[in-house]
Amino acid sequence: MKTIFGLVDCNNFYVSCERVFNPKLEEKPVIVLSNNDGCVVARSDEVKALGVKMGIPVFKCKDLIKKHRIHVYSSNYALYGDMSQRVMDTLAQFTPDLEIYSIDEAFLSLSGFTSLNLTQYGKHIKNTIKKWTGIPVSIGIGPTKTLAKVANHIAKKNPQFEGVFDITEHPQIDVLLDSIEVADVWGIGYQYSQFLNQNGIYTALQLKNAPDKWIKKHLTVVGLRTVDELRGISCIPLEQVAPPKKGIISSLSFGRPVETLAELKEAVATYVSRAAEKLRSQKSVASCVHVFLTTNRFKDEPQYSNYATFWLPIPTAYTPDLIHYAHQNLGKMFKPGYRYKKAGIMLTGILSQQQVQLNLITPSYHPSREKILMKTIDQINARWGSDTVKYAVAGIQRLWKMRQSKKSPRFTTHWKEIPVVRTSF
DNA sequence: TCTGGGGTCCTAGGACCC
DNA sequence: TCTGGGGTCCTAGGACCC
Repeated sequence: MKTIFGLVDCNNFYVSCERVFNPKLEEKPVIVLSNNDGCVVARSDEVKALGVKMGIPVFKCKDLIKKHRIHVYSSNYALYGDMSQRVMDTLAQFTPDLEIYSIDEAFLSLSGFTSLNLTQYGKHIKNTIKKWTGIPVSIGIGPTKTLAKVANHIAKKNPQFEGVFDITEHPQIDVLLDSIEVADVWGIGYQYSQFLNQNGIYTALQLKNAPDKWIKKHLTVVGLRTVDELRGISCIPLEQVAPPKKGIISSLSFGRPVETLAELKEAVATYVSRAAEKLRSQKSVASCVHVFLTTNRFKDEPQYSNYATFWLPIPTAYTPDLIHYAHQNLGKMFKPGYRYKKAGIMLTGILSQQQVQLNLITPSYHPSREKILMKTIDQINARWGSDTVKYAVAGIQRLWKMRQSKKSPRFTTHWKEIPVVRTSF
């Protein structure tokens, strides 16, 4: 059976989420900012047309924001996560063969639907998602994931396709590939595109026709896979079940410079709690804790950054132990006299709880009283909202917390913030 | 004043072993 | 004057993705 992939990609996802609950934003320029209100991470089409680039710091486009009255929002992950879930649930109605690739993208297998007109079917999917969730999507269809990505790109750039493009229906795929810049190919980032340009390769077609040996030498086997996928040879399969994470990172920039060890300890304890929660949700334990901290590299002031790694005596998912070791590491690295901008932790050496070898001398996390305690806390926090139960060492005031000055309400996940349609009759 | 956060995979090189 | 070679494991760094 011929494999056919569909790639469903939400248009300007974060902006679209804001628009669902605030229709006045339709056809207006809108941007959504990263954590700490730092960079532009989502732009409406109107903003893209103004030339605001993805990822630029917001202070660099202050004038444009003012001049064009761009609506600015802080990231509202509670809202985006919930809207993403709704989109994915809708998609799951159409096929069981679904890979949730990111918060706003999913690959699906259309191999079983080849008797249908796939473009028509894609439009049906697209319209249903719009109707059920309010989110506009584009759909690309192709014989490999990379070509489905290309098709999606074409669907987005050319309004005449109404958001759905099936590359296999095009008689001359090479003509299409010749119109795609090599930097727009999935898997070709900034460094590789610079390198390829220097070597006379500017389009997806030229990349497709590059010699295998040369590609493998300079872009590794990963690059070669991309090239084969452009040729129509499917090398990247659909991954329906997300593999457990091999590393869990939790880090955030501070809302203001932090100078005391006490505050850094609060932040680190907060990050560890979050990471450990994720760790437990995939039924894993970690063997290794890394802690890092750094000053603001953009500032002209004394710089210091460092990290430390600690192997745990036994792999665990018990937050108090993880916090203890993280704090020990932090204490070793901390140097007074610096203005710290960011700290974070990473859990690695991740094993499944079952898989951990039972050690006859030291007690293991699974099963244990600690595990039951963690489970109870996780359940309370899942039901009543995160941080309902938290660790005192994680701080109460949390003055270092990030800024989010322009956040929209959590319309769909918090009772107090649900939109009110009518207050009286 | 203000520059995100969380992941994956691959390769090269060093340590160590037989 | 001679100073092997191959395999494995680990880590750091660099590329990519959203």
